[in-house]
Amino acid sequence: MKLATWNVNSLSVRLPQLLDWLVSAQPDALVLQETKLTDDKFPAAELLAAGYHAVWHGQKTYNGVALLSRTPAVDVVRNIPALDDPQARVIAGTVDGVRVIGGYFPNGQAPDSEKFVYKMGWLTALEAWLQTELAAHTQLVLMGDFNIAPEDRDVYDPVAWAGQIHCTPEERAHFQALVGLGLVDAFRLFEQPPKSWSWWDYRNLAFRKNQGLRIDHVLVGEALKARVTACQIDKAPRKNERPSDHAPVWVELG
DNA sequence: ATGACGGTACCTTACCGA
Repeated sequence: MKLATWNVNSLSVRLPQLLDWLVSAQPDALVLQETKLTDDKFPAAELLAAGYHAVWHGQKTYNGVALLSRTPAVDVVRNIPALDDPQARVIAGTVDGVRVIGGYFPNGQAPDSEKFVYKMGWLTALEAWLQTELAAHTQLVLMGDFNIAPEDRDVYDPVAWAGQIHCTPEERAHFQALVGLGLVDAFRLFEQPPKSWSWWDYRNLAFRKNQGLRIDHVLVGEALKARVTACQIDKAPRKNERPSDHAPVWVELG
C-alpha cells in the first residue's frame, strides 16, 4: 500500500499534473493541500475517471484539502472537531483499515505575528484531537504540509533561517509533541540523500540551486511504523513547466 | 532588499504563501 501527500498550490492549475502523477506513482491514497477551490468546483468526476474516489474540504481562494483513494474513505472528518476554524485545513478518513489524516498546517507568517499565534493554537488543538484519534485507530498516518522544518538538516541554510518561520523553537517543539504522541517521521526511518527538501521557493532559481526546506511530512503511528518499507520525496513534478512549489512525499507499506 | 515567483480575486494592484 502506497500513501502520499502533495501540496498542489491550486488544484485547478495542477489537475493535469496530478492526473499524470497518479498514473506514474500509483498511490493507493493521497492527501492534497492548497486546492484553493470551493467545494462545488472540486474535480471529482475527473478523479473518479482516473480511478480515485475523493472527499474534500475547501474554501474560496485559500487553503483547501482533499483525500483521494482507490477504495472509498469511510468515517470522514473535516477539520479538527473541537476547533472552530473558518480555514479548511484538515481532512481525515479510513482507507483499507488505515486512518489517514491530511493536514495543511498554518504558515504562521512571522514569529511575532497574529498568524503565528493562530498556528500555535491550531497545533495544540491538533495534538489534543490526535490523542483521541490514536486511541481509536491502531493504524494511523498523519501527513501533509506541516510548514515546520523539524531540524537544521531540513533547511538549506540553517544559519540564515535560525529563528525564522518554519524553524522557530516553538514550531519544532510542536513537531516533537506529535512525536511524543507516538508518531514517527517516516522519512527518517531510512538513509536519505543530504539536502533533501520538499519545498523550494519559486524565486531566486531556488529549485535549480536546490535551496529548499523539508516541511512536508509523513508521520506514522507505532503499528504502521513496522509496515513502512520506503519513504521518498519525488522531485519529478517540481520539474514540470508550471510546477507547484512543493514536491509529493510518499510511503510504501508492506 | 518593503525585492524576487506564482495563485487568486470585486484583477493593472493587493494579499498571501514559505
